[in-house]
Amino acid sequence: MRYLAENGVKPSVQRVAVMEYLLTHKTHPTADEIFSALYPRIPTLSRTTVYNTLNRLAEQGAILSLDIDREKTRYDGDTFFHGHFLCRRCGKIEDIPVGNPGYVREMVPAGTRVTDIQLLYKGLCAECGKKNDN
Amino acid sequence: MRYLAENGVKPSVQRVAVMEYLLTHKTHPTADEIFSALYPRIPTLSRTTVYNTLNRLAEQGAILSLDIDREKTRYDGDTFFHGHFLCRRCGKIEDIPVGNPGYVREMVPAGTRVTDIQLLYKGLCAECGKKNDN
DNA sequence: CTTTGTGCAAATTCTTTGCACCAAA
DNA sequence: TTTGGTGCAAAGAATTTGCACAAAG
Repeated sequence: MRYLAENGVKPSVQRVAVMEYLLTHKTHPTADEIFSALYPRIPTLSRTTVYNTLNRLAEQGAILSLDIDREKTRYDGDTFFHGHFLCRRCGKIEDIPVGNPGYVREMVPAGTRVTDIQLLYKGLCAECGKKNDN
Repeated sequence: MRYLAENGVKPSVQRVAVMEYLLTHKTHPTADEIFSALYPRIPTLSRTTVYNTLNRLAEQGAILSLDIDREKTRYDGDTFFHGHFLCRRCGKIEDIPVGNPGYVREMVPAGTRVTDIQLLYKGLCAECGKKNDN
């Protein structure tokens, strides 16, 4: 798979499957969700390998590791800069387009090397906002 | 303490101490750091109470709960909107001023209620960037 | 009295680590 | 044969929860 080789990660059945999953599912899945989705097709797969792979891919910049959900890391195969909204009620994550990503880099102190920028929003999504069942 | 009452949190020795700590320490401390700092002065203090208090204060908007550090939640007594930079090497968090916070609210979908926005930067701080000891 | 806060101990849960086995070059 | 990947089981660690006791009004 070229996506992997391009990012200095040697392909393997497991790694390709994880990367492929992230490229085809825009749901910002957790490591466990990815594991559960792939396990039926790759019955020998282990959570450890999924974690290893995700860490590796994120280090190489092939995917994004999102900190928006305190409980578990979410992953995103789309590395183009954009924001994320987390609904506190249903847990859904939505992409938030960002007009001009440039503003965001201007304010860091000289000498600082930035490798990762995240723009996070939390609150209630439109659907959950209408519901009244506290 | 007025900061607490203003935010609908009944004052208590423990709560005042936590809030006070956050207002006087701009280090974005963890729950455990706050606990360890206050414990000598309040020997009956428990971690549970610190966690309870921090959750309460954050819910009420009296303090910020930061997701920048995956391992543990950091807290900030300064609720004025600003970004945060985390050095991956030394772990320090620096405040990043933000020119125009407005841009940030413009892109959320209609109907979405946003209660929390975080602008996170990660990388190497100026000092750590110079060091060569891998 | 009744409601709310505190604190101990135990539980929960995501993620990492140690180690043995397997695969590829 | 040497290097790196995989996977199981166990460890690690931040945070939450259940529950009993204390405090406040």
